[in-house]
Amino acid sequence: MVVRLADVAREAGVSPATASRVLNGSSRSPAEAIAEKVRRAAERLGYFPNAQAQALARSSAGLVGLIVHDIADPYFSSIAHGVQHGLHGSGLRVMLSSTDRDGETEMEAVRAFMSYRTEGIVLAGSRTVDGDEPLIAAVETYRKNGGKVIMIGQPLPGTLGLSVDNRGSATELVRQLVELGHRRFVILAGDMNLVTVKDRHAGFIEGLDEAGLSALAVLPGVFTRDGGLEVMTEYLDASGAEIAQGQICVLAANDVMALGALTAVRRAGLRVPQDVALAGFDDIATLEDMIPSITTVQLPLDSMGEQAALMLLGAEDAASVRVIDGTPVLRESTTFCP
Amino acid sequence: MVVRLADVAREAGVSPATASRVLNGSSRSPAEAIAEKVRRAAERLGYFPNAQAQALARSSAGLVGLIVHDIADPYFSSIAHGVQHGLHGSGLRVMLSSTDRDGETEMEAVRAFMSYRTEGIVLAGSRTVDGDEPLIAAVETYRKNGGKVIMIGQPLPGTLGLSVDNRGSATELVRQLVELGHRRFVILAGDMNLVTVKDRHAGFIEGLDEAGLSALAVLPGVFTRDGGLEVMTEYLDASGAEIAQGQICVLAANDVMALGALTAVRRAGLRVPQDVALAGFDDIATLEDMIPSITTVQLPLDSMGEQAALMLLGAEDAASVRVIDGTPVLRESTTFCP
DNA sequence: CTGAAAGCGCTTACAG
DNA sequence: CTGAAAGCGCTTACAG
Repeated sequence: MVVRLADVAREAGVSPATASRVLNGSSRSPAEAIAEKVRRAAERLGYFPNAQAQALARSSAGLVGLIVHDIADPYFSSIAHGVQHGLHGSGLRVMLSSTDRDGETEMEAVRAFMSYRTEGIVLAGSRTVDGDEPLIAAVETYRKNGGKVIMIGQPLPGTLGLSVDNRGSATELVRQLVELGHRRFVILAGDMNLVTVKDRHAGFIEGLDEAGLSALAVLPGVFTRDGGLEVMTEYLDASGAEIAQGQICVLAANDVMALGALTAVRRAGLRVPQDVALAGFDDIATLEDMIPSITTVQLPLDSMGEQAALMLLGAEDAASVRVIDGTPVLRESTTFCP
Repeated sequence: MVVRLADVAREAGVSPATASRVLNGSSRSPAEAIAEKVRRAAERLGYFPNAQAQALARSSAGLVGLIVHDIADPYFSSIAHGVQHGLHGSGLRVMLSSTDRDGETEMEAVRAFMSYRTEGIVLAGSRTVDGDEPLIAAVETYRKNGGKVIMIGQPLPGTLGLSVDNRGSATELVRQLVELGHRRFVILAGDMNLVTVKDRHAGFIEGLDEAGLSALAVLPGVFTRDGGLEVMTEYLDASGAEIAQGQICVLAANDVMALGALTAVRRAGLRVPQDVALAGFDDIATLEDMIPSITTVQLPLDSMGEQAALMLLGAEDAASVRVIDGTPVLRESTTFCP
């Protein structure tokens, strides 16, 4: 049914070896006349090389794996875009796994990427404070079998990757907010089992400490838009007195939570920033069209994806970790209203 | 280096055939005692099947291809999420290609997916009014070689897919806006070379016709957030007189353009909806947290991705096209202010 | 139930 | 420069 290299070779009157050499960039290329015959035959027959057979013969599949928590989350989709961009022209194809933050699915993805003999894996998304052992073990096995692992967020010791300075950036954000005049902070923390959340939280606390302040409340919850909405709604319901005393400033662990919180504040009939100031984290693309504009810590998401791709392509097999600093960007949502 | 099935077989003292049968679900399973020996050996050695070799032997790769215009665009990332969800548990892996709307990149993706012998391709994103021939030819070739093609948007005749009723939904949106009292419409069209844009535009016009109206202006541009920002900014600069005469209603060809336009309006010092009412199309996730909330035509993006995946998994090889209707959702951004 | 052998479609030393 | 042959790591009729 489907045409094979052997068919092309026969049609062109050459051996499969020769056909292979002209069709797939070999250093030793046959005479131009022959080559042309082969190309024509391939064209005429509609030949497409079987990548699986090539992978097996070359023992290299031309594939890289990309694991993200949730491809619909703008944080991850921006990174994914950057990865694609960085890989463009390399001849490598990406296999995607969006795990919905399910550990078992994540493991399956690593196993599959191992089976498909991907050249490397880009693993985006926070590690958890505990319970990552199985994943880490799988990743270790993968590396021992010759695969490259690029982690975005918290690279494992000895791995390549991008280490986001969540803690330092969070501290810096708080410093700037304090300088603006804010004193009454509420931390919308998200899932404290995520290392990213833990680090950002620690950074917030450190910033508060420096100013001799402590948080009015620390609200754990789910690390999503709906999580932000829900937790903020509950807080507002329970803390009318607190709010009545004057403007508070909510520090959300990421932008999507901040957006959920924004809606919660609004539904409660309160104003941002006059009643509730609000800051997020990540600077996802949609933030720029929000009214009011939302304060956040900017992370170069697209570029991070691209850097990860380039590390994968690069020759550096030594463990090398690049630190990514976040940049606080103060916008309307945290205007201080005494 | 890496352990093969033959190694496991030797370690377990059985033949490769037997090892294959116990490790990879065959109908005829060996005796439990033997099976257990094999499993143990595999475990001990850290065996991972070589998916490439399996694909070659089975002539089935367990892969599906997903082509989107821009994975960072929430429209496509939602669809991608749905596809992943729909495929979960099927054992199929997805290869992703985000093409940045480049025809050549799109072609490369189809060719690659052909080479990798993917079982099917989900192709999301609008076809263009002209110049799609090469892509269509490639897709045809793919189908002739036994691949399934699921198109989201405008399925090719004879293909499986989801046909979005862009035109009808657009007309319905205009009807409802007219009923609200709007009469002065501006169409923010986007790239008129995209079939989706053309259809939505035709639907808008039809709705206006029905009411005996015609658009104040039809503004072509780029089908992105920045496109919306730019085109709207230019229009506002040039049309102060128009605006001064009373509220206009901007119909954007999609949500990201509407968001860009929103920011343009705001930068011009005008109010939404009092000066400029605004409607988008798609109902991307971030819309729900906008202030004011944005009127749009809701499309079940995640579900569309999932349905596409299920069509791919399904047995239907007959061409079957499901029509997806959009639902106008009127929100604050189009409140009529006489 | 188990194994020997052929085959999946390529690539690539090795000869010529 | 070109080809015959072995090999990549599995699966699966076909025998036994």
